[in-house]
Amino acid sequence: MGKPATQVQHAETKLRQLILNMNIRPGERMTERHIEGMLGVSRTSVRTALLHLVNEGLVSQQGRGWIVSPIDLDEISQLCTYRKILELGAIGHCTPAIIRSDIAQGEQLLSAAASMTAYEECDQAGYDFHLWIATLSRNDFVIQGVENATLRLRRARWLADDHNRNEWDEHRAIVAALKEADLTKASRLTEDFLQRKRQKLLGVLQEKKKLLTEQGALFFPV
Amino acid sequence: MGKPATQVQHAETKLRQLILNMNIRPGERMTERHIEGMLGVSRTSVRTALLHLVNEGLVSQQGRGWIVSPIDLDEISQLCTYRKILELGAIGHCTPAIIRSDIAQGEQLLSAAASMTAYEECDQAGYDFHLWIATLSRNDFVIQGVENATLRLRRARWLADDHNRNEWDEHRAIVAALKEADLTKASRLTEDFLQRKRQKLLGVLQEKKKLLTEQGALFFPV
DNA sequence: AGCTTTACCTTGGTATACCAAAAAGGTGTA
DNA sequence: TACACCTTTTTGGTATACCAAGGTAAAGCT
Repeated sequence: MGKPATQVQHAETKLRQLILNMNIRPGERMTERHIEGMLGVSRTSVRTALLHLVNEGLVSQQGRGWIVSPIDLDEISQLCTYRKILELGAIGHCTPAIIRSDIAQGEQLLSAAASMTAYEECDQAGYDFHLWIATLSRNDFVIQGVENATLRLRRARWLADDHNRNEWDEHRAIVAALKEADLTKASRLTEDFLQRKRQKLLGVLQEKKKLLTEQGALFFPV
Repeated sequence: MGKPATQVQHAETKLRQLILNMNIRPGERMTERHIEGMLGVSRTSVRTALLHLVNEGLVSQQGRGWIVSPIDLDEISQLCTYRKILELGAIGHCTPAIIRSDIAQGEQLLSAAASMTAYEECDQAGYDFHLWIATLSRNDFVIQGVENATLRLRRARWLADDHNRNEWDEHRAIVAALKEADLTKASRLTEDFLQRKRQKLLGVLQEKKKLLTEQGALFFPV
């Protein structure tokens, strides 16, 4: 595995893990010195790692002090829209040649997902699929945007216990439409899918909101 | 004016200025210690400022060492596409209520632009207009994306000497279409406009490429 | 001279030291 | 008890010190 070339990267990946696995809860306060002691990395490195995580949206600065970014329903809603715009844009901008060269990889993702069972695996596979769609655009900024949005949504998906094994039928339909070079159909299917997924995600979280809030102060709109 | 609350911000804005004004040329190498001496800010702060500018795309790291991001025609092309996707998405997602509340500001931007003359002013006004469109989405990520794309394109626009005073006629048409709540028309106009602008930008740069490269090593694909 | 080798110096990466501001805690008074 | 005032501690922000890797130039060998 890609071990850390630098101390900053080490601290960064370690912290990202801790945050995504909810070992440090959303909204929780962190101090540079505590992390320094915990990871055995100098405060300088911890600091720049934290700054990186701020760009990724996993960490926020409230006044003086670092907090794990809280789960914000409004932000989630915006992220879903953002991702939808990017993925639809990617589909809309891809050429027959691109589809021809990428379709095999897409089908491979589909078949690989069939045998998935653990949550981690499923989530990763979903991530890969959305990234695959983004890649159709051949646009680094679109890809990075989808990547970042998916990352930011990850904790929320986990909270909502968003397994969705049946979503792969829809994925299959999207790939099929792309294979037939029917971009309109692929766009519509993707839009419907993302719309449904968004509403389900927000719905479940809204429902669990009180419970989750009591349970660990998971929500606050800053 | 908002003077720097912190040394990092000071170094960051100063460096951004120097890069955007081409006082430090694209591709030029920078050392942390040189900047430290130049700005009178400690290397620690300079360093984190540089990291910020890396996320903005104005600075890159090549191996060991910092360089001002070179002007890359392929990157420019991708940025134009990215911006197009976002702005069209913004228009596609805005509601009549949003248009009603924002249209006045849009018209104000148009009338203010009429009396512009200096390049700086025109560029800023164009920036504001695109940002206004992005704001129609009420989506922070879309807005930030357009913001970042516009920033990254700024030096290229300057190199291409992209005054385009007549582009404001097209802007006016877009606002008019929005006012009539004709989103389809507004989308089409915006797409045409951005497409034309992209081709002109790339065309001019392609034409000047040899000249610019000799003149100051402005291009290299890393 | 041409090539290799070695000493030195520059550079980014990291750790530590220092500071001021803000927060926390305690103390005295009304 | 409640509140204001002061002391102490904690915290992020910044500067400096240190290090190892990479590059450069000078010296030495053939």
